[in-house]
Amino acid sequence: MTEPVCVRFAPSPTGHMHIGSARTALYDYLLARKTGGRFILRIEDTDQKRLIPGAEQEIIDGLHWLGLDWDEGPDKGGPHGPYRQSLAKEIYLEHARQLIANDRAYPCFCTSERLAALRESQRQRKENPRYDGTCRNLPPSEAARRMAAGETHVIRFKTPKEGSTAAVDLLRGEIRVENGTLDDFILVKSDGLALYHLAAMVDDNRMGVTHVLRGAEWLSTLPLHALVVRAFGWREPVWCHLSVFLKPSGKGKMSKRDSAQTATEGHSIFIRDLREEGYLPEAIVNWIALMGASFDETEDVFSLEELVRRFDLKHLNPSPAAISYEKADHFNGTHIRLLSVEDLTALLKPVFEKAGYAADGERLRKVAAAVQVRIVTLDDAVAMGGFFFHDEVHPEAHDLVGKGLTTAQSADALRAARELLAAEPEFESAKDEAALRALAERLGYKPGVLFGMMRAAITGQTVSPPLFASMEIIGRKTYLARLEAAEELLRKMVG
RNA sequence: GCCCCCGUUGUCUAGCGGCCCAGGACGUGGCCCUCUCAAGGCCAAAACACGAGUUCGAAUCUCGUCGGGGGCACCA
Repeated sequence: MTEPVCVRFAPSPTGHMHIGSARTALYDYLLARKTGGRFILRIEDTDQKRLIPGAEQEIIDGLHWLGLDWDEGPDKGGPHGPYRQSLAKEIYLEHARQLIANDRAYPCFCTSERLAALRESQRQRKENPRYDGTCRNLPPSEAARRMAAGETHVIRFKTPKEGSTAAVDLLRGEIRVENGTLDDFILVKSDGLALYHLAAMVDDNRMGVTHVLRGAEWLSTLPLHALVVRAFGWREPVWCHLSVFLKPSGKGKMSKRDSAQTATEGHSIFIRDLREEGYLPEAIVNWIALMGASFDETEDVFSLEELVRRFDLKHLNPSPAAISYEKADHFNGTHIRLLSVEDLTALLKPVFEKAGYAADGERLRKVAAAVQVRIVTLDDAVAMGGFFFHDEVHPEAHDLVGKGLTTAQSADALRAARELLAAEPEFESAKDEAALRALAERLGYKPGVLFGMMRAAITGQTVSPPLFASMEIIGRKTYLARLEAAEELLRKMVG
């Protein structure tokens, strides 16, 4: 059995929570629960300019919706606070000072204008944009004097110029880079707030994080982070970089802009949209868990509990994965079918209400059962079963005309069916289906042709739950009325 | 441009030197079931990027090539 780990999910509240970060959080959760370890939620809000109001709450809501919970976080406290980086400014500053004292970092007084100009000229000379080291070798006394004088400055890491740095990624093995290609990256901004490179390392250490799960876009900065951790003399966490999610086309990383486009095309990468569209949290969990991983040779439908049982970082795949909405739909349909009718009924109630239908208990239960195997999202239930709650239905005239029949013949058939049903008490499919089939035969039509006309008349749709089950649900009075209305419509057309 | 990573069917993947003329799933096509649509069942097409090695033997190891992706901010 594995040792208990400590993991953290550390999103920055700068936008909607998407499936990429949801998957990172999921894996954090699975690893923590699997090993009996700790799962921390930490908000990385050091970039005050990019903050979006409400984003933090959306993250918390999204995680809860997915069924994930954590042991420590800004909302529930814990022994390692603060869990919001904007509140830990002093802590980072102290660590930065410590690095300066040890000659592993230095204050840099260059203005961002100068740096921008520097980058520009480097680009024109086709050189790699990099800090030129102007302040790197300032005499310590001068640096201290200028800092004390309150001169605006950032703090940079003193990256070694010789040799190479290697760090181990769990999924890929050793990642090694020449130190000469590394920059003297900034640790603390001129406003005194730390950047990710410092803040995350400090927090991971003070929170006792043993395993860092993060997106593969961090892979190229891994050596930097290893250097920072080592400069402090801390033990390194296990680094595990998760594969990036690619657009469905497989061309390029899923970005905010693309997501806006896919949203207009009916699919979104944002958790709250998926929720709004009628996706089940267990389906989304199942879907994202399997993007870039596999937990069984032949099975692929798993509950959260089952995922906890099976989870192992060894099952993760390092290569980029194109997201597939077809698969999301498949999992959603599968999980809807896995629901008990009671649970589906409860889930469908607000969906019908949102569509303007007052869906009552027993009737809704029957509708849920009728609709269960033929919806992909909860919202589909409205299109499939809305007619159960309408007062009237408005079928297309041409759908009321049986295949190969004239309008008059169709009206006659509808009347015959209505009269047959009117002679009976409440509809019983076992008995009345046979009668209707006999009627079709007597009329010389295939049963399906008659049923098709009746379906259009009663449901107003060409696609619906089974006709007879629908009739039982909707009731004698209603189906007789709709049959009659349909017949009238056809008579009017005949003239 | 520089640095890093990845490379099994259209897509997500299993595979970690012989069990593989490559398994599962989505999607696609066909059949069955059937009052429509689904669901379900059965079947089919579909892949080891390429080239050199290493080895008795390679999808599995090495190198190169070619593809793809990521990163190069006082963002995370």
